[in-house]
Amino acid sequence: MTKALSAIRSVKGTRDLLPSETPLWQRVEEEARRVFDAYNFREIRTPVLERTDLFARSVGADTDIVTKEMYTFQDRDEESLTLRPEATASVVRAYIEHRLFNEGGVHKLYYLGPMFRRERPQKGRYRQFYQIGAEVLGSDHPTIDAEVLEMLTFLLARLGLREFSLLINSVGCGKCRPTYVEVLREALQGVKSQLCADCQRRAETNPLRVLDCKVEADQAQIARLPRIVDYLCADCRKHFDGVEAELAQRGVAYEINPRLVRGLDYYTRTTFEITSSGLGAQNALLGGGRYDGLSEMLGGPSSPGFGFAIGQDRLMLAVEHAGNLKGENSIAAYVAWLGDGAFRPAAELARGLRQQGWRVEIGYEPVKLSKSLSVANKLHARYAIIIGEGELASGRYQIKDMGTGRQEEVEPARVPAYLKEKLGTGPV
RNA sequence: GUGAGCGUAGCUCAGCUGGUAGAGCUCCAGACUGUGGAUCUGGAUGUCGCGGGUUCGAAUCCCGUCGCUCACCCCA
Repeated sequence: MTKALSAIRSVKGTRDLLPSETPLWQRVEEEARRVFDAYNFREIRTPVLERTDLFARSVGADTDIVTKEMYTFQDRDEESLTLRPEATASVVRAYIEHRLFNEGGVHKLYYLGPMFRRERPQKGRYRQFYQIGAEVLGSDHPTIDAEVLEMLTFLLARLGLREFSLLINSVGCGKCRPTYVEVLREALQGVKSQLCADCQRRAETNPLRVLDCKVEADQAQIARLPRIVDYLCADCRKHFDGVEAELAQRGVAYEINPRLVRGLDYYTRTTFEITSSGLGAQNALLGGGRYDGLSEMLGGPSSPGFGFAIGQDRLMLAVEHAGNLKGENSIAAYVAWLGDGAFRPAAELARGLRQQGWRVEIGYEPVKLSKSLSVANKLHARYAIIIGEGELASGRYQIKDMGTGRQEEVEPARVPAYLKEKLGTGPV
């Protein structure tokens, strides 16, 4: 690594997920797919690259994401393209572009993949980060909100996570939110001088953000500010009550947090977030909400939607912290052969096992048996299959259980059946 | 974009108020020429992030620079 030419390194905020960690990522992704599938969500894959305008119009031209965090460039034909900072806009774009709404009913879609935001990296935050998300398009019924939240808590439970809290709120709609913002702005004028410098600034630029302040000294004042849930219009009120009732029916534990404000412009009514401990300052594991006006903002028909995005990088931190789920890093068998005559039969055995789906490794060079077993041990092999002159002569291979150290003799043809019996139905 | 901390072996780090590098782990080999994980013995690897300055002498002090980390902002 230390040569005259400095080695090229990965781009700031991006990282390599090495084989030591990908098994756990795969486990988490499998679990998510399984749960989404059970709730009848179908996968959608959209491009990583989109027209810049898509995000300006959906996420909001004045948001931090659009004003300073996007990876945007001019394509050769001078079109402005952007590496997606999130996927909801893309999913809705695809929904409109392919006229999925004409099929009637509700569309339940999920996705997973990398997103890009040019922020300063820190714990749980990267410039290329991964999201697992889902969207329900075509209905504004509160049951949808509740069902998705139920699904999320189920998924987290499946991942062995216990310490998390579901926070929900309603941010109203285009009718009632402006009224609230005015009320809030006025209330802030009265107490502004007692708040932190950041909040004094936010009181002018983005009053809703004050609610999200984490400065301890400000909390007392913030707690006394007007709450948006008290200013909802009749329709929004009814919707929020419906969500609450459904959550209660389903036994989903939640907490109303009137200060939960999401940063993307397209949210309406229900917003939510699940936080977890052990994630550093970025304690939001996932977030989402309703976006009933997004389709129209993107030039589609009026079509309500509800969705969420899980920060997979943060989810992985939480899963590791909980320690209840682990990735598979063992192999079923290591074929240890010794003596030139043993290689051919050993390779044949390995080929047979592999083609039946067993994860198998075999040494490529003649080495001492102790070395082979040492390698088998390092690879976390469940069994070592020993093939040498004696075994070839007797027609029975030694199969050593690497956990107990016990050995049995097994005829070559019976090895697959032996592994199946010992390791269960499926290949490792 | 702002702030703070840190950059010494593959990894985790030690190296006091300057005298030109060490430990543990890992790795390799052997003890044990057909039996791993334990133990013991031996061995390998560093432009001490980079550049400059102070000094007889710098890993150590100073300046700059790059990188990483954490936090702010904001979000997943």
